[in-house]
Amino acid sequence: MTTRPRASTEEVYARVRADLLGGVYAPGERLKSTPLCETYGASVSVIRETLSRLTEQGLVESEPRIGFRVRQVSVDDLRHLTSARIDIESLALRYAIERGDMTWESEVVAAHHRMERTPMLTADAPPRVSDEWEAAHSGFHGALLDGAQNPWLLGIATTLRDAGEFYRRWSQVHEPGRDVAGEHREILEATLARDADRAVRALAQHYQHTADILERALAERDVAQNS
Amino acid sequence: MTTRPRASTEEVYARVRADLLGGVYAPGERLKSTPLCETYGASVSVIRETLSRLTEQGLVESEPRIGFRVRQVSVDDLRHLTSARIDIESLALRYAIERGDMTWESEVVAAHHRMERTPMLTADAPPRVSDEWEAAHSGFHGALLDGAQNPWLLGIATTLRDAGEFYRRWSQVHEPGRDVAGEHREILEATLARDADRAVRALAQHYQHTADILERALAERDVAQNS
DNA sequence: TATTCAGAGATTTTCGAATATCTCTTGTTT
DNA sequence: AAACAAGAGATATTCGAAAATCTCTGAATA
Repeated sequence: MTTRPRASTEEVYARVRADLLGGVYAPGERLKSTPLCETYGASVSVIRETLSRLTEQGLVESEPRIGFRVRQVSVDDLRHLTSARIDIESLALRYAIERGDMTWESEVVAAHHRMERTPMLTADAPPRVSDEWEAAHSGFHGALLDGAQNPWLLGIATTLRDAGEFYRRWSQVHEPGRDVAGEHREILEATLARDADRAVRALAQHYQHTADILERALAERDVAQNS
Repeated sequence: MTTRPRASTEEVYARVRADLLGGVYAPGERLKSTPLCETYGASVSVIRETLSRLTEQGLVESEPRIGFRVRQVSVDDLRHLTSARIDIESLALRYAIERGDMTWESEVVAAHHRMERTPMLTADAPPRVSDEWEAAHSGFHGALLDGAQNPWLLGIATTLRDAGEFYRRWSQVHEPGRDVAGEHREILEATLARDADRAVRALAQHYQHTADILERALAERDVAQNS
């Protein structure tokens, strides 16, 4: 959100994407070019190109001649997304476990360690999930799949992860009783043991659990909005 | 490749994409803005936005400050693509068979019929695979998956199909002995019988068969180029 | 001879103004 | 009162020129 003069498309793209994933813009919110130009210190063509690319990724929606808006969220969409994500990440994880070398293993362990050592919640009241932890979390799941070595599969997984992160960030929910660290540890152990079935089961449960919580939050919000 | 004045981004995008899939541009070929502006009768910003979007889809590659070029092809990439495609389309086909309704069934049958009734080869010498058949073929495979009803999955499948079509179009190979129609019929029958395992097996074999042929053509071309 | 450097030309990238389109308000007609 | 039409303002879209950057050539230097 910092305002700087002169910015290349690549940079603006990265910043808008980060802001989108960081929950700066609400789902469905219109993304008008003029304000965005000022915010990111770029001209209309740069903003337009950025939004085009993000549309292709599904983070932004475009109605030609009307404008761009942040992707809408809905329970249905979340279900579809979760299903696709579990299916595809499971595939990738299986390949990774089958083919991943030692470098990959080390990266996974390192990413896990980084996540464990990053405090999940901020000191704010009410506490929010910290940006650092979100990044480390994303990094861990990315590292898990990297062993699959199929750029197509990894690209797809990244797109889906981004969309998922958007849901997660937007509904800053936190389930007190949940043992997230334990879930991650289980995935890590099964992966290192090269036990694909167990790892995939743990991964699927992890995502499904998150999705269930998000779905509940989403339903509540819908009820609140309609009243 | 038709030259018309005044074109909206959406239209230019569709035309460039079609030309890319239609084999008008060679893999690795540079896509310079000035010639493209003239070809499509649009200004540089429109072209740029189009290429950006296609880059996001993997049909075009971009090196910032250097330019855009048509996606490179390689045996390795083809293998990755084929693997991802088989895995993901299999998933989608299973969902479609599980959940598809009668409308879906009818669409599948209709698309198959359309493909069967379209002549595969042109009257040229040497005969080429006709554009109409390619479109019908793509339509059939698309119809198969549509029953899955998961927009995320379908979007991904489309992206991968586009990339595959690019390979297919570019290396206009035709295996005389191959019974493509039979392969399609097998997929269709298994699908209508709601026999997921059999349908998925047939689909995977179909794609693998195509990929093997393409790979051979690609390897030959590489040898020819390096001499 | 190999390497470096300068500069011309080609190309990409960015910009902001000009144009086209949409949206909402207000007034008119039925 | 309802439906429609006109117009003002907001906004998206397109354009082509200006600026930044890259690439290639050929001469100067070690």
